[in-house]
Amino acid sequence: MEETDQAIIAALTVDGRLSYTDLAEKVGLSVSAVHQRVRRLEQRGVIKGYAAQVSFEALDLPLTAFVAIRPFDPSQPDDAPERLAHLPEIDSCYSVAGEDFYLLLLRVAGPADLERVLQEIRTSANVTTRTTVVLSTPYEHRAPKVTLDPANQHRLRGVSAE
Amino acid sequence: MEETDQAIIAALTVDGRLSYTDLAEKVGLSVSAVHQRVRRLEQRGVIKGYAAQVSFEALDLPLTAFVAIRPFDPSQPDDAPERLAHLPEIDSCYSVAGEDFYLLLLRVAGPADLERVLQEIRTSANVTTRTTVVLSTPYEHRAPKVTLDPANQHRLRGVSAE
DNA sequence: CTTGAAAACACGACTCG
DNA sequence: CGAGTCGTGTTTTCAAG
Repeated sequence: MEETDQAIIAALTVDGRLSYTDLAEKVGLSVSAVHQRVRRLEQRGVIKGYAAQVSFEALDLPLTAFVAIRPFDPSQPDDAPERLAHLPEIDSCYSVAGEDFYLLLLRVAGPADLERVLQEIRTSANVTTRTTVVLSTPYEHRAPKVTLDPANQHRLRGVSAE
Repeated sequence: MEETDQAIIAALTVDGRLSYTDLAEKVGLSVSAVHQRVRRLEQRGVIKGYAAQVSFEALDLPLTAFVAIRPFDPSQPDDAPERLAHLPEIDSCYSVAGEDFYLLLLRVAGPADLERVLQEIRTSANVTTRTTVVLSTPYEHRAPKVTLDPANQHRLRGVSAE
């Protein structure tokens, strides 16, 4: 039961375009049964969606950088994420514990583009920045260890998504 | 031309399971024309693949953390990424400029799990760790600004993927 | 969860600018 | 050479058991 859902999720994280036919064969179930389970996983929010994985190099965004930010004036309201959301170069924004307030992940075209985006970040959110340039990426976005334990089912009770 | 490919990529990064019929309608082209373009984008490596986006909370991995590592003994060969690859809790590994050697992105079940993984990282790669816990994630993995400029086409010449 | 059947889709061959 | 049409095999999707 649980094990089948795990197998489905594991397969779809590797290849999100698998047909239900192939998926059924992979997990040893009928096509409709698999279809039902996938729909339930989607509705419960376990599967949030499907996305094409694009090469950032091909998109002319070969430079990745982490930018730690903290407010220039900590007494003012902290709405940095909203203020920065309009910058398409920001891939992710994490609120973090530690010395910094947020950690941003940037994808830019090169050093000049990085400089421009950093200036926009500083002026848009009134923050100071500390940048860490990524030299290479040994691996990224690996498939997680899939474990749908019963305890987790409780947490999802009544939570609807989609 | 270029613009159509950009529209295709933008659409597929948002919904990777779009049918060619829907995709054709979205970009204003015939079905087979879109089909051809998608296949070319896949073969050129612009589209690297498709993946289901899974909720880490639903997978019982609600805690995200960044771990900066540097070797305990910098004179020894640096093969940390390979030594750490067996840990499924490591989502990504970035080689970075700056004080640290690598930046890891972890997805774990909770503080106890984090402690265990940190110990495994230290012993597996003989490194010291500096951990930044993520408190919340305002946004993550946003769709990049898509621009397939001609200059980029040259870089892809002769590069085959898939 | 399975079966089965209808609609939609994928994907090649073919034709037209 | 890229775009559109056609036709067949596959896949999706729903209803019933």
